[in-house]
Amino acid sequence: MANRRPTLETVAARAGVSRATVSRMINDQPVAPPSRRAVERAIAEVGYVPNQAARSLVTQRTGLIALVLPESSTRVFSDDQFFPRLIQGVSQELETADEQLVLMLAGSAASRDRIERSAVAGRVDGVMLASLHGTDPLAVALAKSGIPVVSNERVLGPVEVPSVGVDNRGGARAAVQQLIVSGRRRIATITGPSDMIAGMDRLDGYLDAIGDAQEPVVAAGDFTRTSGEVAMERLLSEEPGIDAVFAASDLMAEGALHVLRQSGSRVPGDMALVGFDDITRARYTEPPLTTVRQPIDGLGRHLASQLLHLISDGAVEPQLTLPTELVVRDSS
Amino acid sequence: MANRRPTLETVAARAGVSRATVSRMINDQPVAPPSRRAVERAIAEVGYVPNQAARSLVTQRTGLIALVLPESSTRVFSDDQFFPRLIQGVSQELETADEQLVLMLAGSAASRDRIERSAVAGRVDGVMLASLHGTDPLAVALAKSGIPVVSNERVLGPVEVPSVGVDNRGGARAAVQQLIVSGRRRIATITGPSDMIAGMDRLDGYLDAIGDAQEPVVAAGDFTRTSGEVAMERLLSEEPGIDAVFAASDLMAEGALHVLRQSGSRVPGDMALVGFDDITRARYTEPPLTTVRQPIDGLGRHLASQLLHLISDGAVEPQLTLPTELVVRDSS
DNA sequence: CTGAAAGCGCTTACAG
DNA sequence: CTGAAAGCGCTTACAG
Repeated sequence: MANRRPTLETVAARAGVSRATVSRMINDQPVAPPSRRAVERAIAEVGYVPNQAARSLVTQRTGLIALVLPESSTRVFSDDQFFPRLIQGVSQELETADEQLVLMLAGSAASRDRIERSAVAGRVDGVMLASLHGTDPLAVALAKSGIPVVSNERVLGPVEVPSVGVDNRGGARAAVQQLIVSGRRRIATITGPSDMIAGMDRLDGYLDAIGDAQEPVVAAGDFTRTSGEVAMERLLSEEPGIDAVFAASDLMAEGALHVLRQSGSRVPGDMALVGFDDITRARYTEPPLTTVRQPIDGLGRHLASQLLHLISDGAVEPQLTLPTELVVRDSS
Repeated sequence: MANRRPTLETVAARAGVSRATVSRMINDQPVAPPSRRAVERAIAEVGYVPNQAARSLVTQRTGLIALVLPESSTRVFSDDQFFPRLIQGVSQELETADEQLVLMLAGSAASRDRIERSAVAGRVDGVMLASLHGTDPLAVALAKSGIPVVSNERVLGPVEVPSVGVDNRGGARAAVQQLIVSGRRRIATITGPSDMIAGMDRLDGYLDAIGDAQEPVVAAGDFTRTSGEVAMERLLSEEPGIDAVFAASDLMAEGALHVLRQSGSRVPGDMALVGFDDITRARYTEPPLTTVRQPIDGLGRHLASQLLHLISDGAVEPQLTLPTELVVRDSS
């Protein structure tokens, strides 16, 4: 067929109108019905699709949104499905806005550099940051560059970045309270990474709930299954008095459960166990795991919608917190 | 600072050279040392980053590669980590080529339409297809449009699409042969979806291995854990004579294991069990699962590199098959 | 509602 | 090695 893709010019000539008229049609601006019909027909006949680069050049919009993930993050490629679910939510929202998703993994220093350049080069209309650790220099640099940025957690550092998070603290508090109400006397926690908001807030929720009732018993983890195993082993040997554990992720709870089974502890008889996330497998463990459900796809959707608002209006909630929900199963 | 981003013009003026010279520098073409120094300095001083849209408009290259995933695919958002690992591999390869990844989920008819238009509109330089089912019209349409396309599985339909796959058949064959060698007499299989290459090939591998030694015993599954449970229940009630099961995915093997435990069957004593994938959890099941490892990140890397070749050279292997490897643990 | 024209920010023969 | 100039394919005031 045609050797090169048809342009606006092709369509205009064929329809007997100017390029401006065709352009207006494509952009849903008013066009007289007769011209409209002629143009529609010409478009269909030649199979015209507007060239995005040319459009972007004049509109300064690319129709592209970046999702930046620190590849090193334990969560990104872990078993908890955080990453795919987040993407699912984000995609759903971007779909309605006809924006497309560019995935950028910020693993190495080189890739972080590349991401920063891309963003500054106007390659994308905005950036979503997810699961950052500590005070991330990339987050700071992007925020300072003036490109619209949102984050799934409060950004630590000398910048103001709108964030959409889940109620980590409230969820953790509810989990531990349920343990207290059901009669547990000495409750330990296995924490997430101390440099992540999710890790910090879930620990704070634990501390909120136990209050002065007991001394806090804290074992450090990093959200992974292995870290849950190690922490549980430590708790068993160093804190023989505990009768309940709140693990800040389901993966860690799974690891803890494994260790408990090995050691002959009965769950929930000898030891109650609560996780956080409500991953698919939580209902399949033995016994099924009590946990705190967080709306990851909702997080993705809100993250995207906040960013889209920021891009078009410029106005947006500085901080949005989505509710979490305690799901009681058999492990507590 | 500056109100608008600096352009080539800005840099050229500041360095006292023409725009062409600056452009050549950016594109690594020869430039006399004195000019070079002046330009480098000007770039640094104004913080110049080339505008990608303008570049794309003239070069007809976007630096963007699409990864298209049918959202409905059981594998995309399943627990087997296929999706994140594939992306990891793809990203790694694209990184070296300085291309960026656009993720397109082909869930609805609308999104498929959008994907096709995007590709045709030259929004991306090429497309990777993953985990398609049956004869996918989108795959066919993309291939026909002339845009470079590769797929992670052989594409069924009236088009020629270069593919990069794993040796599903050989892996399945090896798994079943090991069962035979270890003395199992009546081996069943739980299959993947019959409209996916991975499902079809693993079944063929099973059939290869049992040959005429026994009647095939086949229970249909769709790679998910639940389908593995259902299939195992059916096998237990309808095929009491079996002493081994080859499940075409680890998730299905996990489901089967669960059912076996419930029913009091001992693994591997009463029933040997082999999976496929070697997901992280395979080594944590009770007993640890014998399985066939497939190199998912390698798949991603090769998929990307094949596409990059196709885009630049136009030449590429029509079909690449990566080896799989039997990992013997305790379940068989 | 419509068209002529300028301009978005680059790259690339072409001539020197 | 370098510059002047054309051109990539759109959108958008501007004037009518």
